[in-house]
Amino acid sequence: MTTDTERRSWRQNPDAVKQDILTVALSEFAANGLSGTRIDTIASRTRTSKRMIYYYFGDKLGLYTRALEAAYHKVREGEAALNLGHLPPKEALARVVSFTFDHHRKNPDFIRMVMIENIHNAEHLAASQVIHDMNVTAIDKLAQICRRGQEEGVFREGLDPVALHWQISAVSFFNVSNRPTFSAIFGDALFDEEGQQRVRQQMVDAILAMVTRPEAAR
Amino acid sequence: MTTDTERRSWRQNPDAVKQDILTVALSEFAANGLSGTRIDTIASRTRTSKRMIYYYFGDKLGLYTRALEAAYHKVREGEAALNLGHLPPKEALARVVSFTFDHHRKNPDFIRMVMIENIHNAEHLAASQVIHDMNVTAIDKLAQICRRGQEEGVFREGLDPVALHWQISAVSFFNVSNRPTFSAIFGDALFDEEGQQRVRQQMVDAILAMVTRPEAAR
DNA sequence: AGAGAAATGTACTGACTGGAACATTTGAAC
DNA sequence: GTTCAAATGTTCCAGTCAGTACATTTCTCT
Repeated sequence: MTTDTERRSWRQNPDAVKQDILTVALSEFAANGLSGTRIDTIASRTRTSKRMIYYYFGDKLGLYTRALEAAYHKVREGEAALNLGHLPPKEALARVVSFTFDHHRKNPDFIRMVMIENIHNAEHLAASQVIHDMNVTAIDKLAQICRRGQEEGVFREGLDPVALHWQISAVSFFNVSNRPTFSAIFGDALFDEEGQQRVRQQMVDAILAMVTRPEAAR
Repeated sequence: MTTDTERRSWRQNPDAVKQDILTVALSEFAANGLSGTRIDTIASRTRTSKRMIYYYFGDKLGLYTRALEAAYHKVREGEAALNLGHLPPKEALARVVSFTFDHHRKNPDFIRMVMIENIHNAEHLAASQVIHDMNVTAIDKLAQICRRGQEEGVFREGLDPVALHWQISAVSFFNVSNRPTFSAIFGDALFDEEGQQRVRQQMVDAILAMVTRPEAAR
C-alpha cells in the first residue's frame, strides 16, 4: 500500500540543474549583494528547489564563490573576441581602450559582482585559484602593444602595462559602477548614447596623449 | 516603596547621543553594507542602546540615509580646504587632480558608502535633498579653470567640465574602491607609496595632455 | 531484475534580527 | 514642587532565513 500523498516523478539532469542554479544565483547576487541575497529567492527562480542548491554548492558562500567565478569566466570569454591583428601600435591601443569601455558596459552583472567583491575586500576572489589564473592575458596584450610602440618610436619609454591597464579599467569600470550616484548628482547627460561616445573618445584621447612621445604628437 | 531592581541614573545628552550613533553607524555601514550591517552591532558599539537608535532615526533605512549624508558632509568639508588662488590654469588643474586623488585615498569610508549606494542604484541618495545640493561646487571650480585656460589659449575648446570631473573621479575613485580585487589579481605594486605617486602622476599627465591645445604642448 | 548510488522532493528548525511594548528618569517651565 | 514632555532603560516578539532531517525516485552497473 502506497502513501496517499501524490508523489511527482521527474527526470534527472544534474548538469542542467547546476547551470540553472548558477545562472539565477549570479543574477541575484549581482543584484542584491552577498548578504542581501536570499537563498529562498534564488531557489524560487530556478526550476529546482533549495535542496539542490545545498546539494551541489554546500552553502551560501560556496554558491557565491561559484557565481563569482562564473561571472569572470563569462567576461573573459567575451574578451577573447578581441583580435588586434597587427595594427599599428596607436590604433591597437585605441582599439583596446574602446573595446574595454564597451565590454564593461555590456556586462553590468560582472561589474556588480566585482563591486560586491571589493566591498568584501576580495576575500572570496583571493580564495579562488580559478580567477587568479584567468587574468594575466589582458596585461600581456598591453605589454606587447607597448613594446611595439616603443620599438617604432611612437610611444614614450618607461610605460608600465599594469599601470596602463589600471587606468583603462578605472574609467571603464567607473562608467558602469558609479553611474547611479553620478547621474543622480550630475544628471545623466553623460550616459545617453551620445554622451557615452564622448566620454569614450575622451578616454581614448587621454590615454593616447599620455603614452605618445611628445615629439611624435601629430 | 521602590522596586528591587537597581535602576541606573543617567545624564541626558541628546546631541552627543545622536552624534555617537551616527559615527558608529557610518563606520558599520561602510564596512558591511546596508543589509550586512546589524543594528545590534551598532548599538553595542555606542555608549547608548538600540532603543535610542529607533528613537532618533526611526528605522534602519533612516539611520543609513543619515549616515550617508554624514559621509558626504564630512568629505565636502575636506574639499573646501582646496584653494587655488589664481594659479595658472594648467597648474590649477594639476592641483585639482592631485588633490582629488589624495582626498579619495584619505576617505575610504566615504568611498565605501558610495560603492554601497551604487549597489543600491543610488535610491537613498536620490531621496536625499541634502546631498544633491552639496555637489555642484566641484563642477564650478573646474568650469572656471577651463574657461581661464581657454581664454589664455592653453586649453582646447569644447571642454566639458562635467566630463572632466567624471574622468578625474573615475580614476581617483577606482584607485580606492577596486584596490582589493585589483591587487588580488595583479599584485599590489601600484599601491605602495611609490606606486601611488606614479599612478597619480600618470593621471595628471593624461588629463593635462588631453585638455592642452596640441600647438601649446610644450 | 535488483542493488546501491546519485539525485530530487518535502517539511521542519534553531538562531538571528529588526522593531515594538512597557516602564522609568531627567529636565524645564510654571 | 508639580507637571508634562523629552530622553533613556529593559524586555520581549514575530518574522525571516540559512541550513537540515527524512523520505522517495531515478539511474547505472551487473
